[in-house]
Amino acid sequence: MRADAARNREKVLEAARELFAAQGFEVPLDEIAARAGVGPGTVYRHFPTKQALFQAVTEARVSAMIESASLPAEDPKTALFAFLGRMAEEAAVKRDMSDAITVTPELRKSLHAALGGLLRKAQEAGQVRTDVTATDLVILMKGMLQSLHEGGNPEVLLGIVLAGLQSSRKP
Amino acid sequence: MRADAARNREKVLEAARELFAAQGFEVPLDEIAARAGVGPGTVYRHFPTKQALFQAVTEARVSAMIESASLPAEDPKTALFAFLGRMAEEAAVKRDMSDAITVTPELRKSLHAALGGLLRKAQEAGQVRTDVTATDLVILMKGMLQSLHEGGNPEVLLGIVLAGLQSSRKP
DNA sequence: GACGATACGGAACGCACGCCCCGGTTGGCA
DNA sequence: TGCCAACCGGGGCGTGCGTTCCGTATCGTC
Repeated sequence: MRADAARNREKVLEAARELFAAQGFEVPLDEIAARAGVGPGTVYRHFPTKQALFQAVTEARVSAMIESASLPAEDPKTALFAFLGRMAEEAAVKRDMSDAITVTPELRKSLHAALGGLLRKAQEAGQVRTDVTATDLVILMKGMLQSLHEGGNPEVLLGIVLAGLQSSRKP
Repeated sequence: MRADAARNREKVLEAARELFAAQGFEVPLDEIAARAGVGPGTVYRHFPTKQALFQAVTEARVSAMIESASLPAEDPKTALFAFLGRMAEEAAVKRDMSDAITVTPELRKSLHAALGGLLRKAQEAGQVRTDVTATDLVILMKGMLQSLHEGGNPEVLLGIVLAGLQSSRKP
């Protein structure tokens, strides 16, 4: 690969990181190109589609977070809650976190699997209500993460969800 | 107003009701026109903008729901929870419910006020955690209502939120 | 230093959508 | 029944966006 090509690829990735984080997947690709100081054509020389660029930006970060699901914890509930906390923390600052769940199907599956594992153990330990499925949790978290971008207090919103998860029965 | 005009207006409203409920605000206006069996121009003869049509369709329904906030209940918590339950019930079937919060600012304000009143009373009665604001609740509910359209189990999701609201402290 | 391959930039295309305009049509009153 | 105003339909305009194309510039090699 030519030197300038590598440099431009990096500039595009850098611009995409900033803008996807700030505005989510919705940001126009031309804006990313402008910020990187290149033309839209150059972006497409390095990434076949806007989705591919988005994936290149988010994949590593999200995968790392998913792997953190297997970190040791004192009990299943703590493990699950810590993971959800990390998700909220990330999403509160970077807007692309919640979009990643929607845009990349495989990524959603990985998250589903990771959350499912944590959830099941917490439920078997009797620490989390048993009527929740992994699908429910992924969907609920996605909704909550989006709420964080509209001015909701992260601690309060997450606090409500976590507290709700460990209730055994409805009011 | 001419007879055929009134008839068309009603056909447009009917089509809009169905399509907004099924697909939300995002549905193209031309699709509504097609379903009503008229041209797009006819829609604009009766409603100055797409938003106005949306408002005409949702306003009454949402206002009625907001007024139901002052229904009598045995205690503040029950009143609040019943209201949230009605919101979830409606949103689970009609996709325009959650969009209405976003699209029409005045409507969001009304909802904010109604929820704020119910919330404050429940908090003063010590039945709901006090760190939640009305803004938090509107935002959280919007996120949750959207989650309902993605396959989340309505009872479970609402159950988590309600349970979370009445917890006094975090885990 | 010249040449070929590689990469660049931005103009242009296709598409979707909200919204407007106008020639033709229809309804209701005299 | 005839006439005019009201109304209709759909083609068209402007815009924004993802994507592609191509003439030009640049890199790296011989």
